Amino acid sequence: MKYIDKLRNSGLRPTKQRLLICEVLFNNEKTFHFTVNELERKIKDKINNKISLATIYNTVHAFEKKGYLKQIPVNSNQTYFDTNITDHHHFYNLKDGKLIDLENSDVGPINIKRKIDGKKIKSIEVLVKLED
Amino acid sequence: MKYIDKLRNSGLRPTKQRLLICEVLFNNEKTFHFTVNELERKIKDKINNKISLATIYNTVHAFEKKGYLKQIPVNSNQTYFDTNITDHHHFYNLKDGKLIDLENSDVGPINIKRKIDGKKIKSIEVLVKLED
DNA sequence: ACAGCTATTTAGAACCATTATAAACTACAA
DNA sequence: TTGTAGTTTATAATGGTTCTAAATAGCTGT
Repeated sequence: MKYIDKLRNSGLRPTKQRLLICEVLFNNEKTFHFTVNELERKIKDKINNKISLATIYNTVHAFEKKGYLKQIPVNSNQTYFDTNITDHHHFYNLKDGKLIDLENSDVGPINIKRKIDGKKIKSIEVLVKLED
Repeated sequence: MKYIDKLRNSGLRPTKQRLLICEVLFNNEKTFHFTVNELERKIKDKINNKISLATIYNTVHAFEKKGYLKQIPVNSNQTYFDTNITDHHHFYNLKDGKLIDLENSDVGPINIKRKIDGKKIKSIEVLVKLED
């Protein structure tokens, strides 16, 4: 199966639940943004027997740690995740809380001129807030 | 008094509580980042009689709406605010969750090439995550 | 200064996303 | 097949934030 090796190679056992979540998250034409609640709904739509909410949280966090998902830095009462793990940025529509991908090429190179001793840059994320 | 007019001009009544919170937030050499919990502690340190947590939340949100504070887009279980309301960005130290200001001049101009119909850009915020 | 009105404060309850718990289950190596 | 460590699960607990409704305080007109 498509995702069994991916999981095994990450040291994650390919359980039924994880494989199903992989299907929902990664077997799509396009990447997308989601909250855990939205993901839970998607999973319920896909199957009849449900996956425990705790498992969904565990899996999402495991996948994030392995780099298969990214958290999006936005102030919201819920945490937003992104299946697009390439370097990119986001529009954030303040009116409805929706996120839109901004390709790196739409932003141009960002040059951080200041350095912090003993630290290295892990990521640079731009959030562009939109209003009417 | 220093902050009475500021509040009145914003349509906010200059109550004892709001004036005290102004002192704590705005009467400093340097701007700073804070969570509501940290602000509550600062207020307690400053006076003996306490301000209700609900009032602190109300006030922080009122100040944010008026543009006297900014929320910082970071994924954390608490909301971070900034008394520095100029255009600027942040380093985010993943190890300890601390934020460091990045002046606009340290980042250089950011040119968002893509437009969204009917929307205008309210702010552009860059978060630079740091690791060891 | 006072009355009356509305904004504000307050303690505590409610809310709700997330995390912890601990028992049942399962993948997998030996 | 069997032991064991990893995983799932329902449910409880946690904790930041918001809500509620009653008490209080600022403000305007008289």
